[in-house]
Amino acid sequence: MIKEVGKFAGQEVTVKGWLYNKRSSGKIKFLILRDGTGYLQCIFFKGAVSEEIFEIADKIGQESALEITGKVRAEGRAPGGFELDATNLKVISESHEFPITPKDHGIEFLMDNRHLWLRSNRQVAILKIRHRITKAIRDFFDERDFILVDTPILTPAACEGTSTLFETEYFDLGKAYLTQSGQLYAEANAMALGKVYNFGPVFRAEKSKTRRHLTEFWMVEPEVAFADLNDNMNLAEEFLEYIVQSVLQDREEELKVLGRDLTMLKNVKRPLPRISYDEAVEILRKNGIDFEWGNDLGGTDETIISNQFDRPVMVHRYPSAVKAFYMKHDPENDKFALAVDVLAPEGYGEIIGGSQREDNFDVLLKRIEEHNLPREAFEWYLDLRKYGSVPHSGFGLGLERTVSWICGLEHVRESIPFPRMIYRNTP
RNA sequence: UCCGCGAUAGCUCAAUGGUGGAGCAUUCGGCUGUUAACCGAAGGGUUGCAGGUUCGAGCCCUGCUCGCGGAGCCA
Repeated sequence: MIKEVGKFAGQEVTVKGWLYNKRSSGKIKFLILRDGTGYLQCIFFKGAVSEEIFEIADKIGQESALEITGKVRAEGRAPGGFELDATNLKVISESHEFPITPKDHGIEFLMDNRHLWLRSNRQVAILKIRHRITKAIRDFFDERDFILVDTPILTPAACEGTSTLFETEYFDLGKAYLTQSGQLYAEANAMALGKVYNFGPVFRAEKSKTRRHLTEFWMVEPEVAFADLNDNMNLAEEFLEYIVQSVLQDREEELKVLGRDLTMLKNVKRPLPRISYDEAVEILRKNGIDFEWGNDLGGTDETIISNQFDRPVMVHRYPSAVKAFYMKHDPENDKFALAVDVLAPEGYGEIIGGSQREDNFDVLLKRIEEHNLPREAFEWYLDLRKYGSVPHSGFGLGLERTVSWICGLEHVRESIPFPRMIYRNTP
């Protein structure tokens, strides 16, 4: 692997990879090889290699698959600090006229060639950070005795009854829908296991066309029995700190490739500021926004609020009218739901949405009726309130928005290898 | 769904209503330390599609298609 090449200084090694870029100056050629772990400049001097190999090194195109043998040498001028004095070159397979050149390209072209664009150093850096975030998510919950539960992707009815879902035929049973959240099923699992999380793809058929939306994205949803809203917020802030600090520790080089300013990320330490919806409305009005009490916060509202803080901010106790049916109302004021959203700094918006769930059978049944949801579809969910109901809470974190925020991306489409968007489902 | 902007060489972009160009990529030549290398040369075009105005349309008008940015909805 190229990232380990420094351990072999002075020795002859053979490296396999793809030709990232090539420069030449008469009798000397510089071939930059990449293998996914790093980049290695390989030097071909005329005379040091055979005429035949020198000729091949001259002809091969960008992204040709190569096997290069040579001696590792520390070299300050080379990116990475080491380079290879090549003695041999084997072409595994040739590549000609690779579409993505080192020069500028437009977004349409890059998205059409997403399968090839992934090879660029920027995309490689993003994918590595995405992986580190995924690993941090799993480590965090695993270390705290949460059990990973996998919830169904095909569901018989809308989970929350709010968003538009993708629909499909399900044999003789009628319509089925792609899940928008595993939460309801996670609640059932939490009643079995205490502390659980699910982590998988979810689907939204809304015709959202913004830099923050995908139709298919990944969400992690912890659910905890015997936990109230406050416990939920404690968990959320510890979770975010863990994720961000893990990435800072292990992926600083990749963040540098992306040109990410790290100051805001370094601030992500407990405690995170907590404000109520009422306080959020006050902030908006102080900033000259004519905000009507009772509305949900829009994208620009979220940016204004998050700009008041140097780290993510938790907004809790939203008007129950704008939130989902399963959220417990505040016993001190029925107008509010015991909900919490976490807004990322720098305008990245809502990355976490959570709540304490309604645990009373009669109240939940009333909510289902008020929202005109079919009771039959929720009988099993109501059962959870019938057989040993307990206060419980959880939240969902959108992976792509988190990746975008940590990486400082302009658009979520770069945060996942093959984004699915309203006007694009290829490649 | 609504508002705004755009579509010219493989890619990124120029071109006053009057003979469509440049850089990169490709091919050929030059250069023994390049950093998106550089220098010289060559090939490369139904200007998104359909119609209209005009002596003449890449440019003006209408419709369509596709894309981009934003709003709403949401994570």
